[in-house]
Amino acid sequence: MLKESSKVKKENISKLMVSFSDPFRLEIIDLMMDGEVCVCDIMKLTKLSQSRISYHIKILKEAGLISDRQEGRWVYYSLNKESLFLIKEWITSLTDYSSNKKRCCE
Amino acid sequence: MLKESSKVKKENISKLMVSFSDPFRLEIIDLMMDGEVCVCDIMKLTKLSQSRISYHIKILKEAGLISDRQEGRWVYYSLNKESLFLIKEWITSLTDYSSNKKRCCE
DNA sequence: TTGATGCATCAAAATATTTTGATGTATAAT
DNA sequence: ATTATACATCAAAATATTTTGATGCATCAA
Repeated sequence: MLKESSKVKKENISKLMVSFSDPFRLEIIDLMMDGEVCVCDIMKLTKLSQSRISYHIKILKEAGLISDRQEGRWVYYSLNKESLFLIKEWITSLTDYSSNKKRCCE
Repeated sequence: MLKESSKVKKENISKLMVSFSDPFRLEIIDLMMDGEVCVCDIMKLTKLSQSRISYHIKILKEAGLISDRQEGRWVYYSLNKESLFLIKEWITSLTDYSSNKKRCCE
């Protein structure tokens, strides 16, 4: 039960980490620090092509890192704070380890 | 000056994120939660081949996520807490944005 | 000094991700 | 109705990452 839920969490983390692993996605994420942006904003600010941006947006969305909101012809994207907290929690759990040195291979 | 140092930081973050982006590396990282491990430990615990593990270890090391310590024939690897804090800081900076909605494309 | 162990490194093959350019769909303006 | 805008999606090509199996290099034990 507990193990099951932690497995789900791990897969979430994995997808989130992959979504962070491209420099252009990091750029896009950075743009979202100040609030919502649409694809056309990103185009102007990064000089990436439209389909290329859509591709990266899709990865971010499927990882659960960003949310979208349509308004007429525009789609506004913004960071999903819950996901960011999830990652922070996971990283915190890594730093919490007890640094007791173990003997190797026994 | 400030901009320069934040650029360096961004590249660090980028490499760290890439190092997190593989499921087998996440597994290896997880094993290091409880302290130091050597390649032979990882081999036993994950059933990955030796060279495969060495490859992933190299990525983690070059990203600055792990440190190594040789002792005789064994090399012990452990998580680098500083890097973990760096990531946490960066993610925190993302969640700190003011969610004021902007008009698009103007 | 010979042989075994623990790990790194390498080149080739396998696989995955990213980019590009074209096309599609919905909304909105004329 | 027609046209333009904002964005998504697709297949093919380009590129990057990962895996494999072989080989190399220390360290250690016999």
